[in-house]
Amino acid sequence: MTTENLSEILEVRRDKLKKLQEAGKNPFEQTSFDVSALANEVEANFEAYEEKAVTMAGRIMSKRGQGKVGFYDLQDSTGRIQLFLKKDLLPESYDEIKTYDIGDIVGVKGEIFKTKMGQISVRVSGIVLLSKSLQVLPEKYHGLKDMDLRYRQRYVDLIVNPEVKDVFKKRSLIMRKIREFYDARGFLEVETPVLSSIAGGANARPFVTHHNALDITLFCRIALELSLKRLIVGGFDKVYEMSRVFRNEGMDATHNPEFTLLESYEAYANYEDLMKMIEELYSFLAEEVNHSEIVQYGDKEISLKAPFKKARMVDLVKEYANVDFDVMTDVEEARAAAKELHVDVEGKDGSVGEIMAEVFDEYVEDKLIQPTFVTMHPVEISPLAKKDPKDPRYTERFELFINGAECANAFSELNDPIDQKERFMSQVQKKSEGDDEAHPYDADFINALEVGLPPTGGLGIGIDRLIMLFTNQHTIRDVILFPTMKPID
RNA sequence: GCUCCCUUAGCUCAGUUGGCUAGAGCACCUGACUCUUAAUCAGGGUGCCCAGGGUUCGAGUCCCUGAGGGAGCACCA
Repeated sequence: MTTENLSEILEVRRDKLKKLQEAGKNPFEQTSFDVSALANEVEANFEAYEEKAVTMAGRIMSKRGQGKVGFYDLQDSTGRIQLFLKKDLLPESYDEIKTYDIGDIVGVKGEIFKTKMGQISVRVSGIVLLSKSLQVLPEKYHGLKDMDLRYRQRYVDLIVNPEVKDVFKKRSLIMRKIREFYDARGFLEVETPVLSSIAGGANARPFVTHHNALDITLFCRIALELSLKRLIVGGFDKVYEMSRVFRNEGMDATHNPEFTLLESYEAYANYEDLMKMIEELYSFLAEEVNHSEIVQYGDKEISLKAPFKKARMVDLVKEYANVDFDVMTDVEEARAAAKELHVDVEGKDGSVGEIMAEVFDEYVEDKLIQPTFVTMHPVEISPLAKKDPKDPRYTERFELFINGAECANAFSELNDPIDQKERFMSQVQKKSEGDDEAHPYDADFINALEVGLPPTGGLGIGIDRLIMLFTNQHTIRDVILFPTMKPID
């Protein structure tokens, strides 16, 4: 053991461990323990368990009594149960048991019963220390509040703040249900590369890394899009992937550098089919996860009842900002309109569509509380979407907004290789003008489109934000087990 | 990247206009207690006041710089 400078409270624990080890009872030598019952099952089915012998294991969370009878709370993966420890029943080990600390992991055998006060308990006839805790757990009453510590030591957070565990159980359930939804519709779940030499499919700065053997730069993916569309070209007509992507950008309550993205692609479907599918997905999740069409989010009630509201972006801008970009053909006119609205478009290169999108962000986005499909995005900000045949300024695209935040993005996929090539070129132009989030040119993707992509509808959903909505959490860090943190030192 | 706020015991927090040896509850240690449950009773503070400078007779407190975190803004979906 190193000569650490430990506070007295920690020294005490190490001394206890040392004494156990000297007595030949090293708690870290235990390799297994047979568990026959879980805390919440016993609580839910007390009559069935009453006076039955059980073995249980978990962490000591509190201690009461101590004379010749003690009450310890044991916490296992499902909940807590009280241990009833009586010297008469444990004549050999009672004095040693008294030295066990909050945080220690023990295995017990005994029978289930109710104390005089009616508390369901295990009348312990045997106990073994399975692991000694050398750290002190946070206080039982206030728990662990310090956000920094909660994220850095999530394991402690999970031990002492049980509601945190519930969020992540629900996260798991939601992801399982999403897979169930897609599987039932005949979609194939696939895995595509995280590392590639071109990070495309979205406008974002990628993380850069290096492959030693090949001596090449590789990027962590920022989207799943281009790989999945290649699979549609290859003849998988319905594919989805729900996995991690990485974007080298700022962090805040709704952005973590790595997050989970769901994308799905369906051949022979267009963006209107996708709206229907997203409505069905949200309804399905609301039912399966929360058993209600109404989601309570903070002080807002959000109805996930289909159909969702639909509106063209240009119409929403007209409604909320009182400017009709639909009739504008001149960039300067659009720029002047934006200036009037105090929307900063300086430095943005000009197109009516881009300026309208800026105004949309400023004036409309946070007003869309109830689920709203915003449709017909300008072609300039949608380099992978098919143009609306009736009005080529816009695309067959929509974003779903809930509670003022983008929850899904979908479009009829651009499958014209000539058009795609032109749009890539215009992105390359932007990149050369200093926009380091412009989409890179992907020659092989053009080749794939030349081979032939059927008419396809594709959608993306940020899973972490979806989970925030369904679990009523207000920062993305609370739905990610280990959010990105700056290292100390 | 910018602005504001936070950082004191293992945890949750007090700490006055700068003043003597740094405070509470939980946890912990010693002792009592054979049905407790925020157990109780008696005794005991166990501390790099985030770090480094500075002002001062004297700094947890005031000033500067830095670190980490939070909120907002910017950027971003």
